[in-house]
Amino acid sequence: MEQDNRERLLAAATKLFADSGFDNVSIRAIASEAQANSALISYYFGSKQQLYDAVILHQIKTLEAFLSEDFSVLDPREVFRRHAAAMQQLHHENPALLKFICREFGTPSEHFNILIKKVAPRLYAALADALQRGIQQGLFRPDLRIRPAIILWMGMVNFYYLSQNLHSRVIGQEQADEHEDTYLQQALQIFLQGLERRN
Amino acid sequence: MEQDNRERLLAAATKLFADSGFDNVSIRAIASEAQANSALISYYFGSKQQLYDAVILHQIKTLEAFLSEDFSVLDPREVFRRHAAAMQQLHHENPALLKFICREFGTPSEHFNILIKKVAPRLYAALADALQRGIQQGLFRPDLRIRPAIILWMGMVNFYYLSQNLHSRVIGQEQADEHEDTYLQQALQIFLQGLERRN
DNA sequence: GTCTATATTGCGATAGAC
DNA sequence: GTCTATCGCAATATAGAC
Repeated sequence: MEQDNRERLLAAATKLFADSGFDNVSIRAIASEAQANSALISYYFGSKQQLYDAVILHQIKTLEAFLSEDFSVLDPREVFRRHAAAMQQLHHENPALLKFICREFGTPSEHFNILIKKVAPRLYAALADALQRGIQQGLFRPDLRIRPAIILWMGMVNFYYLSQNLHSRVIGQEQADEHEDTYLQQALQIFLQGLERRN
Repeated sequence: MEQDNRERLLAAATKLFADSGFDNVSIRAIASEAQANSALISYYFGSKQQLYDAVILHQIKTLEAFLSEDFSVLDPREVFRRHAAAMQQLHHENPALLKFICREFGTPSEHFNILIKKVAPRLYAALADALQRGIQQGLFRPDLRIRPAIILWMGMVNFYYLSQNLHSRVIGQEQADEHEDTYLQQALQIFLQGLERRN
């Protein structure tokens, strides 16, 4: 085969690891999915574990690209609107990402730690800055606790995607009119109205 | 050993499965943790898989106990306050539960499906009823979409626990003043104020 | 770079003594 | 009910031909 065996192995591993986790995927299954030989995994990546690491590192880059924006000049409410839109685009373009994050919640790998330490503090700082400016400008309630508010917001934005597999099982068939847009739009409405300073 | 080898195996399995998932735990490790012989797992439960099923079924009972309450007579806002309090107590008494739920988000097992189908629709119905009554009573905004609002609320309540392992890694050291109570109290404030009908 | 064939390891399950 | 010993299997990793 051609040289892009490496890329096809990485893509196949991303798909299979996302769906079934590290342990439920054999290197033979990955090679089969990539239509390559399983020995090439050792050849290109060293081991199955190092292949997984390569997958995680590739996800980091995708996530980082969404955090290069400078939020500090925007209206505080606009920061959350932009963040919601960015998350929507991110999940849409990269459906595997949240499956990895979700799985790593339970059993964090060393390389997931790298992801967390590189990416999350920047996002946290941007959102904390927006909240603080909003309080100073009299937009948000002055008794707001920054850290809980950010975790809350992350929960609102991410839980929808995190639990997507469950919706139909829990609630029954999808309803055509209640989709991603409705969800995120209402998340913004409720969160921003909930933050507002009262009279 | 005594007859309670069975119980000790179940407890050990719960702990180890919660921490590391099904595949990363060997029956030998479980037996070692329980200070029992690994052959007793087959004897009492039939197989490793059936032991896992027994663990999941045991978690269901804990969850079901929190849903026997009749919410239909309460003030709609009070329903969410009670639900938040119940979740807090549930997670506190049973820290392993969310680890299972989180892991099953990614790769749902057959027995997790049973849990979902038994428990979740009741909770969903109770919350949907509260929202609908709140709209009828003029408390909540009339344009509220029920299903997105419930997913939103579940995200606010659960994400804190779901992501607890990550907080210190993401944000730095714990701050003593920002704890569970602060978080849930603010979740309720923001959510309920966000639902309110304007003017 | 790619393949086949195999060395090695660790697991789940069970047979059978006590 | 509990133990030891072991069978059979599947998976990773690698040696070596091409």
